[in-house]
Amino acid sequence: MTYSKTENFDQNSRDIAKVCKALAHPARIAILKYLAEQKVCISGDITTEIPLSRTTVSQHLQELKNAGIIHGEISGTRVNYCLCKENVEMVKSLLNGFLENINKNTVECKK
Amino acid sequence: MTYSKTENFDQNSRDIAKVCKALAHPARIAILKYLAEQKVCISGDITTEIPLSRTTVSQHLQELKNAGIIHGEISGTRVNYCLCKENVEMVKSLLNGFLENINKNTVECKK
DNA sequence: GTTTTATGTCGCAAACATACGACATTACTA
DNA sequence: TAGTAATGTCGTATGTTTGCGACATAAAAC
Repeated sequence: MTYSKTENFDQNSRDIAKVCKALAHPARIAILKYLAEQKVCISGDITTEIPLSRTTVSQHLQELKNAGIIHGEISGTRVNYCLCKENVEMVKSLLNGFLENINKNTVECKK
Repeated sequence: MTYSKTENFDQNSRDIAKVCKALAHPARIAILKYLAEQKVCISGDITTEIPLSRTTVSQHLQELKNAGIIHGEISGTRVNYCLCKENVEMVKSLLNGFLENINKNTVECKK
C-alpha cells in the first residue's frame, strides 16, 4: 500500500531521478572520477582506491552499470570497466536540459 | 558498525552526491519543474499537481529546501516557494564541472 | 472568540540502500 | 587436475527513505 509511486510521474522526470540516484553516493562519484583519471579502463582493483570492501565496491559498480554510465568488459578473470561515451553524454544532456529549464524562473534568495 | 562511511570521501564527491540525492526522486523533479513553470512562486497547493498526499509533498519540499535548491517565504498562512537563483546555478556548475571532467576519458560502448 | 485554511511535525509501516563476510564461479597456471 | 586469482552473488544486519494518517500551530475570516 505504501511506497513506490514512481510510476505516477512522467518518463522524463523518472529518467532524471534515476540518473541522479545512480550518482547519489560519494563512493560512486569517486569511482567515476577514478575511471576518468585512468588512461585505460581499469579492473576491479578499484577496491584499493576506495575505502570500502570489495563486495561493496562491486555492488556500486553494478549500480553504475545498471544506470548505463559504465560498461564492463570481461578479459580472462578480470573485468575492465570504462565510462561509456554515449551514455555519459546522454546523462549530460539530460541533466543540462533539466537544469537549463528550471533556471528560467528562479528568484534571488538572499538567505 | 555498518553503513554510512561517507566521511571517508572527499568534499567535492560528497557535495555532488548530496545534490544528486536531492534530485533522486521523480516527485522532487516534478515539483521543481512545476515551480519553474509558474510565473510567481507557488505555495503548497503543489499537492494538487502531484499524485501524493500533502504530508508527503511537504516532506519532499523540506528536502529540496535542505539541499538549498528552493526557498520558502511565509506569507500569512501560506508559504510561497520558489527556486533559488544562486543555488540552482551552483548546482548547475557543480554537476557540469563533474560531467565535463569525467567526459574526457570515455570509451565507445556499442553495448 | 470560534471556525476555517494552510502548513508543518510525529510516529509508524513498508520498501530500499549500504556494507560486508562467506560461498560460487571462472579462467589462467603450473 | 589441483591451485590461485579476480570476480560475482547470497544472506544478513543495520540504517535511510517514502508515504501517510493524526495531531499541532498559526494566521485570517467571520
